[in-house]
Amino acid sequence: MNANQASAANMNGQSGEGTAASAPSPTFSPLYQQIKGLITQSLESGEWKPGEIIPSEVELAGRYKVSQGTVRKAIDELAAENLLVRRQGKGTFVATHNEDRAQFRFLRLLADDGAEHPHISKLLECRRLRAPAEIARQLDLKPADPVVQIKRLLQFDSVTTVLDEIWLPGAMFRGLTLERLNEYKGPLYALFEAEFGTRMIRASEKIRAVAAEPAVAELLGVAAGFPLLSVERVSYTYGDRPVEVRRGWYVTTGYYYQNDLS
Amino acid sequence: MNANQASAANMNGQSGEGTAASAPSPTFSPLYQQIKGLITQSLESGEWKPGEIIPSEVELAGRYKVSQGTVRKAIDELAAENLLVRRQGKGTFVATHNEDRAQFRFLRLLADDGAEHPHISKLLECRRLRAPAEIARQLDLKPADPVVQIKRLLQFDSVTTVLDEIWLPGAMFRGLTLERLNEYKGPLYALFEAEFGTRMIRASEKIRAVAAEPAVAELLGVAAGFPLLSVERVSYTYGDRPVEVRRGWYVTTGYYYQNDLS
DNA sequence: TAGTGGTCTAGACCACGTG
DNA sequence: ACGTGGTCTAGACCACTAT
Repeated sequence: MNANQASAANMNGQSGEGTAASAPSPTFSPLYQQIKGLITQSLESGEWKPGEIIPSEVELAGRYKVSQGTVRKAIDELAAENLLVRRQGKGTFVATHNEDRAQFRFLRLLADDGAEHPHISKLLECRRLRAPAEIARQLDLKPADPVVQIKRLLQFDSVTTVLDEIWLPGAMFRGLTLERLNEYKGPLYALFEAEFGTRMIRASEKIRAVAAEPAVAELLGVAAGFPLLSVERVSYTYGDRPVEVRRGWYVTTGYYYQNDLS
Repeated sequence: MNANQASAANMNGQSGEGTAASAPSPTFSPLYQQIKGLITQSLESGEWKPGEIIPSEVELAGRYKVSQGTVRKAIDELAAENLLVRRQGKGTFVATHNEDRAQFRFLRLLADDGAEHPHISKLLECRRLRAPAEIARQLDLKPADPVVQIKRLLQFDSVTTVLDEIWLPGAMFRGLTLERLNEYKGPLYALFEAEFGTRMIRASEKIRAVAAEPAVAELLGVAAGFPLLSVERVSYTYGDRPVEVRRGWYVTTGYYYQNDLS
């Protein structure tokens, strides 16, 4: 579907032989960046859905009227950004939150021995309300716009370890109910991606150590005042649009937050 | 210096026309990976020192007897790993811990308003002792091998915010004294790099929330039991050899640890 | 003007996965 | 055997920096 969105290419004069002309464009954008943009559009529009294969490099090169090498460089960057996944001999696929390591990418909690333990989610509530000022600001909404609030606990080895408080734009997540959440097995982000077409691309976290407030302490089964890791995350989708605010409290006895500086 | 370390290249048969022969090598390593290895060797051996310019791509291509494109791909990866820095029109340079953003790369503490504030270091002590078992294990030393231990405080806006306890291999850091540390202005890693030829390439951190122990609390000017961010870092140099263990306690009131998941 | 990194192309061959 | 991504080459031209 969608016959011809091709060839917004070759806007800067350099084609191998001599297309000549075209001013040295004061705002220079490499061809492969333009191709990258076109591919991103197709991802965002849903032309290629998560888990699906995208056209081969030669096919895309034909569609965009550029060389394979140029398409290649565009895909290289998108793969580095975790939007695409290359598989030699098979093809290039749209990334998914269902992949093995995608889980750990957004929840970097490891046991003291360094092992990555599985966890289960206990949903506490899911309700719709008007966005508090701070949440509205972070989600780039107007104050009092509708939002969905989810509360849940995560248990590692049957030990309650994480309390999450999640806010989502109400308009983008219609029909999201506690039942719906309970039915679904697997990562939240996989559900968001599959059911609401919203894919988290990147996230930014602010991490602090805080004393557990009574309400939080009780849910986590620790004493009030117990030191907790406070993780405030804002997640972004295509176009760097914020679509989730998540406030987490982690009990870091027996588990730690793993971070690699590279 | 060092005339001919060239052309460990072309071990796999693919040269454009027809060099023929050479078995489909069961252990296949791309040419550009081999070049990357050779460049890394030159960095490690000190042939090109931090801050210096390395030979141009065409020059390296000539030295290694490969095409410029192959050298280019090798350098691309090294630049992505922060070992090299490319500057269009000027050349490619060996990365340094003195660059503007290099600081934030290893100390991601921001003020509540998101601003990156400067800090000053107050050195408490620097002594040599035998490695405790745990430190020896992490530094890949034998138990009771000599190590250097440094303690220091970091103040942000005149507020004591961080206590660091640093362990280094004694053999690698001879002549490192409190005086030496006090003389030096700037990041520790810059000193290590300039004075001891040890460059930190990457680091891995384990982050927890802990209650301040009395001794730590006093140094940081908080009450005992106050929630602190515990950051246990192991830093690695070339060849993924561990060369520093750093245990930090951060007061996260007014400041937070910034982390980006991408 | 000359040199460096950055982009783009076209074509060849290799390694991997599937028929 | 075929198609896909992965590597390598050679050559052209562009953008930036210095002289």
